[in-house]
Amino acid sequence: MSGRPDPARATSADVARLAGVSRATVSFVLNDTEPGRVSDATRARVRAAAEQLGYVSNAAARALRAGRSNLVLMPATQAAIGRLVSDWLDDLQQALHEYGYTLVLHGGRGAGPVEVARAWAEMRPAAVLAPVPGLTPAAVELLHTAGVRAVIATGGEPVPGAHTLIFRQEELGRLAAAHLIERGRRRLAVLMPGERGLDAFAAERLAGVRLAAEGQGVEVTPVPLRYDWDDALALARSWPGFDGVFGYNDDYALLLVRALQEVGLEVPGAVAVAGADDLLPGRIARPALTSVRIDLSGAGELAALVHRLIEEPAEAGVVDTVRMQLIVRDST
Amino acid sequence: MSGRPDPARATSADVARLAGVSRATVSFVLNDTEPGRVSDATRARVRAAAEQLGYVSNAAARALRAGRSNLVLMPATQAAIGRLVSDWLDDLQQALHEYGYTLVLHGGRGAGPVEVARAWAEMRPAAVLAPVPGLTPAAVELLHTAGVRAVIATGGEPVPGAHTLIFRQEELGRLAAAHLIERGRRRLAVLMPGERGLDAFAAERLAGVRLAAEGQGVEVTPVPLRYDWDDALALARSWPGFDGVFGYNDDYALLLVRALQEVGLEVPGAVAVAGADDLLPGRIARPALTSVRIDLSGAGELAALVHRLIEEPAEAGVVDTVRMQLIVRDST
DNA sequence: GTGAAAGCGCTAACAG
DNA sequence: CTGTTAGCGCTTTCAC
Repeated sequence: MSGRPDPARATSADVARLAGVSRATVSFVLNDTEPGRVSDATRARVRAAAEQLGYVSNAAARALRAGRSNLVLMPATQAAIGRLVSDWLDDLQQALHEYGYTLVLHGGRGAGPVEVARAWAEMRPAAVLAPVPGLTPAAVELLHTAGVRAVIATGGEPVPGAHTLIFRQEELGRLAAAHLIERGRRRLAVLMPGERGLDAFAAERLAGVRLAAEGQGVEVTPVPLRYDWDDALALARSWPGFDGVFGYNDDYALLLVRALQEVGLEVPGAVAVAGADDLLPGRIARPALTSVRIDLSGAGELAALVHRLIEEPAEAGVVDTVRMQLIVRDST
Repeated sequence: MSGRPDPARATSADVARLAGVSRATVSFVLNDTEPGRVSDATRARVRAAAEQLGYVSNAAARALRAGRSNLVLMPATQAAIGRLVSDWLDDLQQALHEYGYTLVLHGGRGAGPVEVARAWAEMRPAAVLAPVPGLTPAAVELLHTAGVRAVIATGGEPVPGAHTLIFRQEELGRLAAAHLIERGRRRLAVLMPGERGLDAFAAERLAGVRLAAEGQGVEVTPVPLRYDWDDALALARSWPGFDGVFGYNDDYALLLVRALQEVGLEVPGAVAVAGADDLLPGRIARPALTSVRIDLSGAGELAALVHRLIEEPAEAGVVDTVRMQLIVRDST
């Protein structure tokens, strides 16, 4: 029982017919291209006709004609990372909008990086912005071949063929671990979240901890932890005597802190715990959580970079904007 | 406009040429339509040619041809709401993918609902899924006129012209407030977050609290609170003697609890506080936070509904899947 | 100041 | 079993 008949979706040809002009004129008027070309009277007629018909332009047709869409794609998993990131995304979206682009979070969950990249490439986005683990050289190659102008990776190491926004996940681990070691901790645990999409970041942060520990006579152990109270409690109950913890981020760190407290292990007395992201819950926790602050400002600059790369594709380059800073509080 | 020659993006015509077949055959092979129509040998040749050229189909062309895209659009602001929602989105994305749809979080920040709806309509999505405040009747009308098959609203009241997924924000407030009142609280505060995108929800939740308070001799006061420690502290310092609080959600509730504790106001002794969402931080807080649990299960069912509505548009209907449940803990 | 017309890449009748 | 072909709606050159 198809409820409503497909209403005749108005096309620019319909608008042209109603306004008594050609489709070309409609295009000129509605896009404000070639300013003084169409007379004011005609413009008004066209506008009125479009209004009357409820005309909405067809992005697919425009994209087909232009050879690319005005979409800027990011993986949606990014959004799930936390408040820090989602607030920043909002700024980025705003900034891109001012250049005429539409930020789209694409939930491309596929078998592997290349499958995901293919799904993205099909949309012929103007730009793709993604963390390194997803942008393998093959994926970058595929995107370029499909005509994506700007491929921007965020990660620790420059990605061949792509512009890279350096964001050293390792640095998070390194800063926190160096601090823990300086505080005299010698048996470090690194929480490894089991949650989707986080494993790649966790591995890099762990590498940073290892870097800081190197040659210091410090033992580093990755410890899996799901974001789940029972899991945390089980871990705390069979605590293997680590005296320092880097908690992946504030969420996981706080979870562990509470579990340790629950089983009578003092923080920071028995165990010092540091997180990352410097979010509000950590700041107001007791003890207040030592954390690594990530300065994700510069959404405007990033939007400008994206625009520049789209306009004139350049050789792969490297931009370094993300600043990090250790914030020492009571948990270490 | 383009400064450099675009790399030769392979089209289906290129694949056809290389494989020595027609474009139609390429289409049949790569889409697996009409099985048994093309010989195995030809299929293999086509596949090899596509592979060799790095062929990626063009979604815009397909959408233009099909009259609609395979996109399911949601406002991206939804993603920023919290872990509860973003986890659920991940499930939804997965479920939709199995039907061949692509979930896209669209950061359409525009002047008003109609402008945003227009931006969505341009993409000719198969379906749009959005909370009621954004889907005014005019916006729904616009989407339908543009040919969007399934328009699904989530909110407390059925939206004319759209399928509505009933999600009574008020119920959150009502459940929490009824509980507070039962506990003997008579001067209730309702936290009203100032953050972007949350005000509409906050207003509905407040309405729910008012509903519960009606005729009970209970005073209800909306209290603005930004998600910010200083703001919370200032509020706590000049606490106007409320004895019960509904905190919008767990995040804001926890923030206030900490601020109240900081200024020596006992929770729940002096002030009882309830939140919503039943997230982990509230469960492990001290005192553990009373909350309203929202059961957002059914991503699979929703995906099925979306698919059904796209396949055969039906009269606007109402679906009621979201269950809510008060979880009483120590903070009240 | 305005219109005609050529495609962009794809799918699906229809012909062979 | 495979090919030919007609558009989907839009922009933009070129001609009037």
